[in-house]
Amino acid sequence: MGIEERRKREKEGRRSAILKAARKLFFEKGFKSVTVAQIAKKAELSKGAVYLYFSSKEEIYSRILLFDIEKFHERVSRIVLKGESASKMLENFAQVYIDFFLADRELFRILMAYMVHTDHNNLSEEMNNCLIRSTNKTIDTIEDIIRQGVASGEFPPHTAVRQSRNALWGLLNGGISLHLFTGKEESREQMIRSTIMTGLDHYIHGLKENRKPHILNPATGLAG
Amino acid sequence: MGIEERRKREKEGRRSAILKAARKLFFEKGFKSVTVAQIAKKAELSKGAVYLYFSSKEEIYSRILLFDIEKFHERVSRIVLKGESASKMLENFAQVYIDFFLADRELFRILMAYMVHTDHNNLSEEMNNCLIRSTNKTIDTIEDIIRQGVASGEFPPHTAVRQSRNALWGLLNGGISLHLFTGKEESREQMIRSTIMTGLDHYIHGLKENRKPHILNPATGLAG
DNA sequence: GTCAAAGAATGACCCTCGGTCAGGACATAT
DNA sequence: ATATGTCCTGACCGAGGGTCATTCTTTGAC
Repeated sequence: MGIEERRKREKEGRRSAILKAARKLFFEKGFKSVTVAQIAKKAELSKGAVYLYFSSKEEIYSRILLFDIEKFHERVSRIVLKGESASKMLENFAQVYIDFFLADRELFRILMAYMVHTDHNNLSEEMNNCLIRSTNKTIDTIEDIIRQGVASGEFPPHTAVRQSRNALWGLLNGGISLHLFTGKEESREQMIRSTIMTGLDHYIHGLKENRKPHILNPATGLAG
Repeated sequence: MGIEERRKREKEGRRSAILKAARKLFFEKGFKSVTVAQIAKKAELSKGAVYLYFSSKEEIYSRILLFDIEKFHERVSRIVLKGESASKMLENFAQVYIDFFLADRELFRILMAYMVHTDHNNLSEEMNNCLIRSTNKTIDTIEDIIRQGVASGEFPPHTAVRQSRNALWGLLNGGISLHLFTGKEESREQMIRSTIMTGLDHYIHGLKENRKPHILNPATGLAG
């Protein structure tokens, strides 16, 4: 019976080799610039073999992203929920978020690009849904924390959970994406951290102060 | 002398025809799915002719985006600066931003994708810079408004202009990008508007309340 | 009207690259 | 030794971006 197991191990090994090679190349040169032949060569396989393990170039890419997102969620769930208050948890969450993506700008850029992209022609419905669901976990976590805050009385009972969640998510992502468009210098990192944490602080302060969400006049689209 | 001018006009006409055809196709099917042959056909030209007017498929795309960004800035500068206070101007700005991009989700998605993308292989340095500069105008506008607020005493003198600018930009973009990942229903639009306007309100409130920006401890990365 | 020069447009062609598949190499089983 | 898998290979295909020799059109001098 050892033979079959060895085979399985070897197969898994090849799979990993492909992913490892692909990851390096993708993060170095971007999706489009990397050819499957290059991936194959780096993994010491033929092009055909790559297609024994993955059904398309895009699938390889997606698997890598999925892996990283999961890694992120794992880290979040380990750290975030130790806060003694909802505010503290949000702060922790932001901290983890920032740490994670500042450590790997490229990953954030890629995830963002992926989410925003429309051309997922070669990706199975299932794989696509998987990625979407995984991405949404981030948003759901924020929502959970806010809900806890409302439940514990830290945030007012009429808090607009969805809206707050959305705004905070925007704050986080916006802050980090800004990092992409400015220089790479170390000093920027402090700026980004500070931007997001200040924004968060302002927002939470607003929440606690019981400021009602804007209700917009549907006719004019203006607050009123 | 009329001949040369007529030629110029005709050339300009062809150019426009290509852009118009390309715009329709790109927004319908996405960058990758559209072929240059399709653009040529729709513009009633041969493929070769398209390359007389543009140097690459990517350049066509970029021209279209550039045009739209400029249109956006025009609208912003016309409306935003009529606010009687910095807060009001920020609100106006957000309103224009939301209107513009909710009216054309696809445009926002495309711009975002473009900014985040790394594979601009076929684009001239100059064209790329042009797009970056144009995109940055949005951020600069926010900064201007905040500066005015500080100058007029509406915001406290030690306001961290860059940070606030970044956070607000993040809030705006994050809010709208969220819209991309949720459904298309009308009702969502109100949600997005409300999310952003509330976030803005909270943030401005925080600003006015004189809350100092977080200074982060470089060692721990935590506020302190 | 004729014709040469300039300008504009064409589409056959080239090349790269994602993806396929007939066939080979090697291990295992009998 | 032979049969049966399993795994891998690389020549091949088709799609699509980009090129360029050729052809068509316009123009203005004679």
